[in-house]
Amino acid sequence: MATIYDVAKLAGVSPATVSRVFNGTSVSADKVTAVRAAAKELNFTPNRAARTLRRQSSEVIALVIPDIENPYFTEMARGVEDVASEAGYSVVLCNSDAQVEKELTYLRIAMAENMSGVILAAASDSTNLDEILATGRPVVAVDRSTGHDIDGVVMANRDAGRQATEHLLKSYRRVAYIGGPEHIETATDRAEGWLLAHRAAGLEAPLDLLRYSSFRVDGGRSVMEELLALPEPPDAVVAGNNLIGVGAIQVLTEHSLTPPELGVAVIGSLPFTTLSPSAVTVVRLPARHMGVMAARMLLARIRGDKQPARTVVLRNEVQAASAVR
Amino acid sequence: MATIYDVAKLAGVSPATVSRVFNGTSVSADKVTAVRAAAKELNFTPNRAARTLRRQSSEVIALVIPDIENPYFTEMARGVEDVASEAGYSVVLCNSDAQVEKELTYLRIAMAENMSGVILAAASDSTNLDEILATGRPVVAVDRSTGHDIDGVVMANRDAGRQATEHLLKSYRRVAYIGGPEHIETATDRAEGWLLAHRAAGLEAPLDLLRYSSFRVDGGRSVMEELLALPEPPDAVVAGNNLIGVGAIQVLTEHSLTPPELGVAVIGSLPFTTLSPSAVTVVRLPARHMGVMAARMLLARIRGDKQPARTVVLRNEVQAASAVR
DNA sequence: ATGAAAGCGCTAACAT
DNA sequence: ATGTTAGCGCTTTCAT
Repeated sequence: MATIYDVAKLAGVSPATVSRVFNGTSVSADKVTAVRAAAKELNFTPNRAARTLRRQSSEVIALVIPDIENPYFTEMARGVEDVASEAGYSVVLCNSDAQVEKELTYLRIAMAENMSGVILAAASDSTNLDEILATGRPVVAVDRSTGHDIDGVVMANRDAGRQATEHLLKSYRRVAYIGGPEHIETATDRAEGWLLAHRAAGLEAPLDLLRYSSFRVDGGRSVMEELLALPEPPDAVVAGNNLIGVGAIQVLTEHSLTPPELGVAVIGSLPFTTLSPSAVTVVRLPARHMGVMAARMLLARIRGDKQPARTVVLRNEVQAASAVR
Repeated sequence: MATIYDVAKLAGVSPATVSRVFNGTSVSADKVTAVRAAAKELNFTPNRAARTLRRQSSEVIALVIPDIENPYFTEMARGVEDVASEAGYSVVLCNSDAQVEKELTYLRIAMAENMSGVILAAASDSTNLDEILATGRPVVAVDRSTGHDIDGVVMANRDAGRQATEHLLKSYRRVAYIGGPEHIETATDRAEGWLLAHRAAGLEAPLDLLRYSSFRVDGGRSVMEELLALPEPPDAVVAGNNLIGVGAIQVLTEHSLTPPELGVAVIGSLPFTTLSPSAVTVVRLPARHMGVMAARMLLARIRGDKQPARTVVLRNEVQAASAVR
């Protein structure tokens, strides 16, 4: 691989001039063309490791998410990527697998690689960011807030839970809730919405039907099985995220209770669904938009924005089932 | 961020010794402990940019895929990641969006960052790897082969197409094929399987039902609509990949032709399906395994393996629908 | 086994 | 506007 010295020699200028050409500082027109020609001939690309070492920062941002196989997060990643690459930044996708240790490893890598910043969908409420924040690198929280005073983009989780539940309460009487892990805010907030919807309707929430599991298909499956085995099973269910929804609907199909036979509302879009849209109520979450906002906030911080930390709350869009039992 | 010099000073040794401790070369036991203690106290992590610059290679591999929102590729990514991180390598996921230019950008970044190697699911048959191969960096092809003499992991695409079609021909008479773009080998190979299955059954393949589109949900949707609008529509369809399958089934559902009313076989697993497994024939593709194999081959090359290039062909597993019309 | 010192390729003072 | 030069933090010869 050619270096800046090779290019300089071929173009008959100093290495510094070559560097200037590639960094947009003032160089006379003729030298610019000479350098560009030489660079092209040698197939020169600036060595990023050297640049990063010198500048103490690289044009790379890390996006750390808990589940790369969840379409919700990949959609978010697309939003981040579009904004970042527009601004000349690359995005490194890191999969923490919902484990705090793996997450910490990736945060350390981000530091050690001098990445410019991090967008983090935290694995847990207790994620510790002291180390990375001490380096002065900006971190933006997405989807879930952290215990730290940093920028964040979340959505109206309580509302989402409430809207989903309200729709079901119009046509059903025993509405269950299957959420993610209890140590994750999005799970508990959405559950609160379920509670509030009952209260607002003047009903007592059936607390025996409030369940926490994992934000995954198998979580939805096992809890749905449990609920159906109850002496007094629910006649409808709110799924706390897209994958739980998939698992719950799978089990219902196996029991010949395909929605709307048993009512289903899902918080999050059903990825690649083959169901009729009229059968299930879906609270669409602005995943892509969330990624876009987070990337914008992070880039602003990288450019030196010093405002106090802000949290943006995005709204959801309900797509109600028309069919009922 | 602490440097090797800070640690050296605190531990009362030279910077070289600190480096040795972190690289596993011979250092006396007492100094090792002193260095480790100092490193821990200062929260030291070796600066990767510096290490990379010096070593001319980083412990990072790039995985370039055409669609990060396709669960097939994220499953593959998990396989790659598991093997790589086991060996101390990080994986950078790059989304080429099926565009050759974006792909080239990422390949250039991989070179400029001195990454150790690349695993590539090429955006097109015509992807040019001359530049990166000239740097001596190993590249392994996955899912799709390239025109270059490099290692590869693919699956038995022709067989997959053939198996899917054979199953449908047992119960249906006019079997269509919806494939991906014609310039991608996996699409044409699977279509060939469709042809062969007809021939093997002593039938003439209905060439008016052979269609190429994109490997995406909307591709499956639009072609399925076209097929249904035909004067003599098909009574069954082979979907060339998972997303095409989703799109086709969506359209069928909307037309009240839910499988097995119209027969469906999908090459690839249906992601997050809520359908009964008995309704659709699925040719399961070994996505994760493919990622695992590719990562192993790449790591071997990175470690200096000089064998001639090999291509591994993985077999598929058919999960036949039991229900028919 | 350990230390001294050079250098990976680049950028940013500083000098001209 | 352009060249000279120091140095980012690390690894790795070469001495000892």
